[in-house]
Amino acid sequence: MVEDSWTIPDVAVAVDLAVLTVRDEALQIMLVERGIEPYAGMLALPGGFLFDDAEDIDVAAARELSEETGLTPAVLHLEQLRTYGAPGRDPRRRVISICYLAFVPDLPDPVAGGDARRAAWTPVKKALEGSAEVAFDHVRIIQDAVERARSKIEYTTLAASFCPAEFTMTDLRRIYEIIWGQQLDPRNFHRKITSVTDFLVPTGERTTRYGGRPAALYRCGPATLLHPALLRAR
Amino acid sequence: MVEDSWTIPDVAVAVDLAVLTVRDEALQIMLVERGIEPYAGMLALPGGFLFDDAEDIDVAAARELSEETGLTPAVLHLEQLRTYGAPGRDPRRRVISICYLAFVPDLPDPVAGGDARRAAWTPVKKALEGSAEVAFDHVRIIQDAVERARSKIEYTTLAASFCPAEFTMTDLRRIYEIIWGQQLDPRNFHRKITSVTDFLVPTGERTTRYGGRPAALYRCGPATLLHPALLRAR
DNA sequence: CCAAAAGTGTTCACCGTACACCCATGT
DNA sequence: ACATGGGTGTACGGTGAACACTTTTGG
Repeated sequence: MVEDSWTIPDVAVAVDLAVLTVRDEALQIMLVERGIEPYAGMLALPGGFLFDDAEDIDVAAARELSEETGLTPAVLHLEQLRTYGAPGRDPRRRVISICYLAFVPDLPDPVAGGDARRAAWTPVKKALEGSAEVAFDHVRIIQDAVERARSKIEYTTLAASFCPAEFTMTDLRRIYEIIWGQQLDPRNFHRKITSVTDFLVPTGERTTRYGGRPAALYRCGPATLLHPALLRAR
Repeated sequence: MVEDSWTIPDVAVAVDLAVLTVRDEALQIMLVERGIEPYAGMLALPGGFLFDDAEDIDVAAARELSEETGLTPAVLHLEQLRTYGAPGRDPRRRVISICYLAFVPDLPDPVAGGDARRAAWTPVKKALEGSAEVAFDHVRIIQDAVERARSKIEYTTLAASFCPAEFTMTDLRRIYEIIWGQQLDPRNFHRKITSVTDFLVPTGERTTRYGGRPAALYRCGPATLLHPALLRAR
């Protein structure tokens, strides 16, 4: 860190969120419709400029997430993704955007923001293939978020943060299949997951919602890392 | 991104570097001695406030790296590490620091900075164990940098960026051993590395600098990812 | 009874580890 | 000759992929 503070230009710092969920058999991302120029009417990541001069950026991200989802941030997974600072990414002025990645379960309600803005789920496929109009450099950010999610669930238990409190082995497998875009063998998947100590804790309950033999229900255990890792085919 | 630009507080944006090298059988990090308060006389990561209003943050980091090392940034590995923005991390004012991680070979000369500041190599062990006085929250940043380096060389060819242009298999193995802090079997290491296509290209030359049978010299090939990964023991 | 989903057991190929062994140099 | 480091061959144990097979429900 250098001492020439006299050269500091006028830079705005924003905290943006890439909130992912699995919904309707697809990986979806939370986007808000912009009300004003630039990019009015287009979709953008939820977020805002750094609010309080004494607020930690991690805390600011958690607050935003809570506002947008209506959920308490404690239970949700939130991690810093990357910072984007290309000049011209916002046509109004220089904006440095610190982006966070969050995984949330399929929420019962599509969520109305804490303030009046509308937040809605958009399939990642639509956002990336251009059939949804995405503002700023947010397509690039969504790409990075998805890639991070894909690799993160390989070696952590975070796939379970896309599931409700109780879920079946098949629920969890579907999460993997949807995020990775590939089929997994249900039998080998079952064995691999149960071999990870403290990942899934059986509740004793069973459900028969998919027809066929009833499946055991699980809750998340204390494990956070997958040993051994569950690798996707490349 | 939200529209209420009227709440933007006065925030300074810094770009800092965690430059790692392997030198004297140890992982070392480039630190500069601070000339002024706060933390005058203590060591800190090289870096500076965002210089040019039209300069990309990635470019700013590359420029800093070039200034500090005297090397052209093109050949060096440089990636964004994380952004640190806790309030109070700089006692003077709110500073958001975007940190970059660089891997450089053991430079012939300990490097005098582009401007007059002195940059020097400090063993990471000293910086982390407190026998070197490190300013701000930079100990935490160094921890993150080292952990990133340790895991990065597991699945990429980046360990070679710590080596000079031509190197032996043993040179490369020493890099791994020093960064991971564990011994590796030279014979299995040799076979694993040579089995990765396009990683190492033999120059045809041999060296006998360590005594014993002369070792083949290699250059880096075009490969960037290790398939299969080279995992450290845990 | 049959379909469908859950869950178990078994086979087989491959990969990492450990280590015996041979090669090529300096002294 | 022998010490030193470079490099190859091989045996063995563990893991992942594939898949046959059994279990438990609904229709």
